[in-house]
Amino acid sequence: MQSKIMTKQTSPTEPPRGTRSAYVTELLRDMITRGDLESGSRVNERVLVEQLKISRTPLREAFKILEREGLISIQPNVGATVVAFTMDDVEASIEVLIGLETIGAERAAERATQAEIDKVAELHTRMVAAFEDSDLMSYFHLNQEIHQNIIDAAHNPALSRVYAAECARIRRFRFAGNRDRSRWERAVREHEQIAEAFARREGPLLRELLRAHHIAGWQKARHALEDDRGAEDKAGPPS
Amino acid sequence: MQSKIMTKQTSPTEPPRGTRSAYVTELLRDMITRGDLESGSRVNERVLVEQLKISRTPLREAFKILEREGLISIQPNVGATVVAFTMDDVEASIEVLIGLETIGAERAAERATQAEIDKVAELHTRMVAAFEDSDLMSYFHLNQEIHQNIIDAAHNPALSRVYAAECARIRRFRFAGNRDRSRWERAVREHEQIAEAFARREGPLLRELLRAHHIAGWQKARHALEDDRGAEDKAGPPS
DNA sequence: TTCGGCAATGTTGCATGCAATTTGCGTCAA
DNA sequence: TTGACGCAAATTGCATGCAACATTGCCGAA
Repeated sequence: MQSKIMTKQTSPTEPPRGTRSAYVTELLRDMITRGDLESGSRVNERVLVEQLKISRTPLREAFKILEREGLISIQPNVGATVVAFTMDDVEASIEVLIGLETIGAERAAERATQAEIDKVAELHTRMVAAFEDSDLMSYFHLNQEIHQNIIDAAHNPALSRVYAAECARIRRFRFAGNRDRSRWERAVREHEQIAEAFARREGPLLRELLRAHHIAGWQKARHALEDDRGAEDKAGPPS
Repeated sequence: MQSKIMTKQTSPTEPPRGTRSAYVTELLRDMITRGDLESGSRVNERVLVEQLKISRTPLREAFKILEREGLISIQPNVGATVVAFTMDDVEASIEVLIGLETIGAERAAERATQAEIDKVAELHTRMVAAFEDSDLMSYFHLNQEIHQNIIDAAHNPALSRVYAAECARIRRFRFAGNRDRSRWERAVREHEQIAEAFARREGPLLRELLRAHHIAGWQKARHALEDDRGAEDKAGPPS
């Protein structure tokens, strides 16, 4: 348990920069995304206070934030639990993300600055490099960054905000998409087209490419996750 | 100031049902929506603690929640301010709402149960009654409820959640839309069509009606708000 | 007069203690 | 054996005190 947290820390002696509250919020978010805190499991204040070496006040503030983000659920006088997503919940979120990108893509094609287009092109180049290095972690982050950058190019702060929040909610379920090489290769090709359509400001095309990309990606991820879940059920008894 | 809060309370002796934290969150949200806390103004903890008769802990938790909702902004070690929206910010939010309803409308037309359709029809009837009574407040709430109910009929929890959150953010700017009677009448007619399209499950039509409805409503509201803002600037010196 | 530094005041961030509520367990009766 | 009841332990909700930080106003030097 302790070791899992230690692996997260960038330096052995953790420097809680900023407020404790913001620090612990981010830490918990990562712990949930990484699976250190399991879906559906209770989150005990005392345990976390001891692990993270902070007092209950900032921790409880973090709980409230994460509850609003949809990552945990708080029952008054009972406690917090990590929200357990069904596959349908994730699919619902992806449907929302697709909808948001649908608005975003057309606006971005209209309103993006050249600098923003160049930025996405650069991220894409780096992402391809990560792919060729088989660096899944870097690939994943660059992938997310590309999508967010396209959305941001729509110059709609509300859109950027909502999109980022919804991405964060389901981040933990999106690693599974590119586990087999063939899907991964296809995803890279799709991104190639996406980057080109964005560079050419072809809004409707960009929109449809993004939609297709998400649907294909999710289909793979869903199957992978369902296999995982099946394997888990066989491996350990349900608690 | 005190009096404004008193008008909000449903009973003279406030019964903070549930946790203090949830109670004060809702109270602050209402205070912001109603304009009791002005856009851009600092929000002092001590003042609110004395007004609301609660301690700083639940108040600060409420701040964190409202910050995540996008209603206030917290600068560490400085304090909280009510987020000041520009007209462009509101327009950006509405663009997002339109996008969300675009997804929602088609899904709702496919997936709605008869009970959900009946519910919207009933709300619509009540809304028309409120219109005929010139009960702007009831009208406004029923209006919101209709839109949310249509979205909910899409049976997509993520969508319902995001939509509700985004509505709450800009609620305070949407009163202004139906102030002149002609626009109000037109809005009711538009809602008539919307309710019919929903009842007939005509997804694409519903989608376009909703889009047109929002755009027309916002155009009016924007002008009304700009007039207000102009009047304010003349009335009082900018602080 | 204006600008920089400094003290005084006010405000926020956090830790901790206490009260209220829930949960777990043991006992007893049916 | 099962179910209900009641007490104890654990856990959460909240209030409050203290420390850290920011802001304001004042004073002196240029």
